[in-house]
Amino acid sequence: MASNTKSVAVDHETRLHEDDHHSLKLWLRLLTCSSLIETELRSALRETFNTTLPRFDFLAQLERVPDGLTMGALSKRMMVSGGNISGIATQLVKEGLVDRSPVPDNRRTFIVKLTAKGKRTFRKMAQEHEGWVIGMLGHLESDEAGQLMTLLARVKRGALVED
Amino acid sequence: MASNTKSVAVDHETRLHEDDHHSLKLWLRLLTCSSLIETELRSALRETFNTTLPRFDFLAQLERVPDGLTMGALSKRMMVSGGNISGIATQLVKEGLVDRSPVPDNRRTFIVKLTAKGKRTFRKMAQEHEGWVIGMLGHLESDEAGQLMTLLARVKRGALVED
DNA sequence: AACCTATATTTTAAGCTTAAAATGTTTTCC
DNA sequence: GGAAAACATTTTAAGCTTAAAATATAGGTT
Repeated sequence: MASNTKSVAVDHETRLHEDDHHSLKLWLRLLTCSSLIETELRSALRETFNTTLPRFDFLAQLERVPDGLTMGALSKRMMVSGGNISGIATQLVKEGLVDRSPVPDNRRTFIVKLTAKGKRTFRKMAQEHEGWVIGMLGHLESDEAGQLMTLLARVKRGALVED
Repeated sequence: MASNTKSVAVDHETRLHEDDHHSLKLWLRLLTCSSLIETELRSALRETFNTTLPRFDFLAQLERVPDGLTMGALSKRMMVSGGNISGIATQLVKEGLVDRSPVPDNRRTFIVKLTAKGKRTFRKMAQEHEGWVIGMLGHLESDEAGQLMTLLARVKRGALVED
């Protein structure tokens, strides 16, 4: 008799013991949700636009800031290392989606902004992207979504102060 | 006048427009929470035990299954690719924390399980790990944590069916 | 000016992750 | 029994990610 023949949910939470702390359960469920959505978005972006999540995120951060952002600001917003931003920027510049130029008053800093092509490209991707997200989260009732936003805001604050 | 001099929360959500859909906001907040916790755990594991999150997760999945798991089952539970599991297993076997052995009745499959050393090592790490998680999520009231678990269960179901 | 410290970014090395191809095994079906 | 399909795992190549080192610039102190 083979195991795992039924379509049971199989994920991070399977590692829990009966008496594990609630915080641990919460974290693993959070991780499962996040992983599910992230994996789906990643594969949809690749199949539909032949791009990656970090590249999409990079463009998304830039899209609403017409004057552009410094590498450092982007690094903070995207919550990834500076070296990472450097590499992605180099790619996107090569693809003509992003412009990286020095600023006159500080020769250390660079400002990246979307090119016209970058704006066009991103807008197409963003529309599909939002559809995918709604497909996964849109089933929540409005009040459920509101509660979840509030609770996650508390999680966010709590996780931030512990650093 | 420099920007970002105040300690404002800077994260994924900064990319939102005023009129973006609630689902998008929800997804970005979920991602922010998950990233914050993951980054903290990753760095704590590295500093304290010189190990990584995937290696810890691998051991955690095995710890509660004394008979071990096949590579494929582990891949599903950890929600990562089979090739990934292969690589991590190879490392952990080399470090003596995990045993990977063939099963008699099916020469394709391998079963991995913790060695005695693996069990000892994991238990030490798990205790610290739980402390870190509680440090980030333990500030939630019991009823808040319960609501969050329920809502995330709905998210999980909704994200699963859309595949 | 010389020195020290802080800042901004890039480079490097190592490890993680994935999709796809490769390998070997088992099952299905004719 | 034999061909074809499905399965379990490993390998490979490419890209992502990080921490730490390197590079270069700026600001502050004496």
